[in-house]
Amino acid sequence: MDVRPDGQRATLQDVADRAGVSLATASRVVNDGSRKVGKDLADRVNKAVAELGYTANLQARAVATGQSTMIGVALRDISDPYFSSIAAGLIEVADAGKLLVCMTSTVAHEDAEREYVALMRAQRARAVVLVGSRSDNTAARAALRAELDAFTRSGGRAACVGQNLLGVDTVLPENRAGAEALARALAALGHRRFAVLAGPRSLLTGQERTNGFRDGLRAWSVPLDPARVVHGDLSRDGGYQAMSEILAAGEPLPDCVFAVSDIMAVGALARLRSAGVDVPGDIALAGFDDIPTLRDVYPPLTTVRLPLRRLGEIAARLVLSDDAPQPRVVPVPGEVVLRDSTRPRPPAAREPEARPPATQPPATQPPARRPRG
Amino acid sequence: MDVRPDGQRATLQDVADRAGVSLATASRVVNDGSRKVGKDLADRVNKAVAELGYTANLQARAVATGQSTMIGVALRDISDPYFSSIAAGLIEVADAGKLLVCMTSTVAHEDAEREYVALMRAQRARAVVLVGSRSDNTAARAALRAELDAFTRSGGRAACVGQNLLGVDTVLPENRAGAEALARALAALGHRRFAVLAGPRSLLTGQERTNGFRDGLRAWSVPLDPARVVHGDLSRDGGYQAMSEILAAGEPLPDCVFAVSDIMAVGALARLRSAGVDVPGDIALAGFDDIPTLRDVYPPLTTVRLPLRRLGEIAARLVLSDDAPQPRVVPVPGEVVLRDSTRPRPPAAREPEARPPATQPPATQPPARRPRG
DNA sequence: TATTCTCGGGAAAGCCCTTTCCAGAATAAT
DNA sequence: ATTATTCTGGAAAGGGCTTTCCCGAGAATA
Repeated sequence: MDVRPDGQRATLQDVADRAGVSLATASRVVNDGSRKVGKDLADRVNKAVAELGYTANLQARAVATGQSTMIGVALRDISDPYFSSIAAGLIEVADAGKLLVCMTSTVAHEDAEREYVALMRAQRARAVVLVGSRSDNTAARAALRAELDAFTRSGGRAACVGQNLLGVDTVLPENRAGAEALARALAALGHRRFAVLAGPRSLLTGQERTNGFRDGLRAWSVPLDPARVVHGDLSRDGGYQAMSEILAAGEPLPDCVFAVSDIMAVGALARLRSAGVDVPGDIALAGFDDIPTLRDVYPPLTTVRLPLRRLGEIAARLVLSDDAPQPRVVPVPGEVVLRDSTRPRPPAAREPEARPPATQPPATQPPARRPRG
Repeated sequence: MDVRPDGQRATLQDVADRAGVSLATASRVVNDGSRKVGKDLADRVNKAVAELGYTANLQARAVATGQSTMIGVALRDISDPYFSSIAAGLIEVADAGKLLVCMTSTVAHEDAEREYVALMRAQRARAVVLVGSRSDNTAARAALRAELDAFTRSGGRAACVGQNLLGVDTVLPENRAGAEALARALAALGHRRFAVLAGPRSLLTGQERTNGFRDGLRAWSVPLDPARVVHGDLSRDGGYQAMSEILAAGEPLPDCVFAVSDIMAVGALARLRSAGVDVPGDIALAGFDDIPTLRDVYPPLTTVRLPLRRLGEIAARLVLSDDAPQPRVVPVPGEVVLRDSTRPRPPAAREPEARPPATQPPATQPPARRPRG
């Protein structure tokens, strides 16, 4: 194979020469299907291909045909299990469709997503998928929208996982509804004094989850003290730090802490443990996402399960289906999963004014289950 | 922008036409640097570029120049934090070098890696990185080597993270030495009866870690009962399952269980917990990798820390440096991290024949530290 | 037998760029 | 003033592929 004297890669012309056929014929054999080629000539071409170790140059093919097989994926942080799970779903579907997935981590700066879309436009990528919460930086968002617009206008497909703010196909995790259901479930367990570890101030996902949680409490007429909503990085250390602030605020401690992501919840758990506060004995703790890798932390974490792989799969499918040029939105509900980190609060400890919601009976809550004992 | 009547993407010829210059001049302006162009003409070209929203077709450029900016990465399972951490390191370095990272998950079948390398060859990728343990399927390995050979022979660079068996640049996590050091440390803590959750039978990383562990024990003249080495999938469920087998084998339980990966260890921990076996009270448990996401499991897991991000960074740098065409090997040591999951075994419980190694004093062990209190 | 169809093959135009080569102008050196 | 040296710009030849268009030969139809 690859017997060209100059050590260079064999070209289709080499194949054609060696087989004694024209370039056109060689091409037709290699892309078999486009048009028929006589058996004997085809055999000669295949022989030449094998002998030269020829592989078609996909870049050149893409230039010639004007269509690419690349799909670009930008996510905030590939090492975060939330994103890597979504990426896994995306890759699976894309691989099945014989597409090439290009990936970047946009941790760096706000503009990274826009730059990546521009790069994908230059690469003539078939599609681009943006994964992760939007921020409330509207200027950056406008720039991103413009870039996505240019991308789609030149024939590319675009989708995002997160908020529906970019004018493209969107997979929409129901952060607000999930957090609301969680709040109701926690209130139903008897918890009354809550704190929220809310993620970065500018990130919409954190805002949605916080607001949804507040709404859920409101249904039970349980207030959420704004002073007990502390912001922090959406990471283990962010959760640790935010929990520290709650502890530093002094007595009385909340009954229950809601961290807007499991990762933060784990950081909070570590902080509580180091302070000698027992979970769930002294304080209940809940997260969001149901990160698979964290299903075995102790105590098992109450959370809102999102089908992360599916988010990626859906996004990939949206972007690969060639129908429906107009932006579609696919909401994906979360499911409250009650585990041991939020045991029912013993009635003795409850405050007198606790009462179930009047307007909306608890029966409207999404089903809550306790998997894995 | 993009004002071409047919809605198609603007081409460099369009730019040249609109600016009233030749294609060559337009090209020179766009790739500024190759050759000087008069100020006025350059301005006209830039104006046309802006008006048309022109973006160079990178595929065509790659065909013309014969060099690509793509680097392919194949890893077993992107949703596994071990791999996603490595991927993060890779992406960071590649992004800094303005390279496009294409990624795939090769969970599916043994041949997936080979196919991906072939695909990268077809794409004329600049480099390819294979991340993950080799298996002992030598036939598949030979095929993979042949494909890598074809890839490098046609000018691509290749590297792998794992075993040095592919004849390409290799980042070599010191599985054996790490496991050996871990075994010594555990023996020094007083443990004598060990079990190993060894991962899939065919995966070399699991084999190396198991063998290294056995060696370490041998230094303390502690035997490892082959019946207590059970194989299982390199996953949470695999660890759970394997631990079940150990428990099913009946009394006496081992003092200490070594799972060849943290993920398996967590599964084992869940199994022990559900059986009412206390860790570390009744049994000690250790893992390998020191997955960041699992640093906060309870009890904190003794493990061998690998600098996962760095593995990816090193691999990326190997593949991007243009010197040294011959395959290089970069060994990366692990560091034993003793945490609470393996408390010292109380002397009362120790068996009489316990004794420190005669030939190699424990002082030769790598430094063991307990971070995070 | 004459006429129309396939059918298999090649020449060549195209895809969108880069880069070499060449020509003319402007500047420098003698 | 003449030659030699830059500079600038354009024409055109690539790069490696697909695909249209055309042509001759054999098959099918009348």
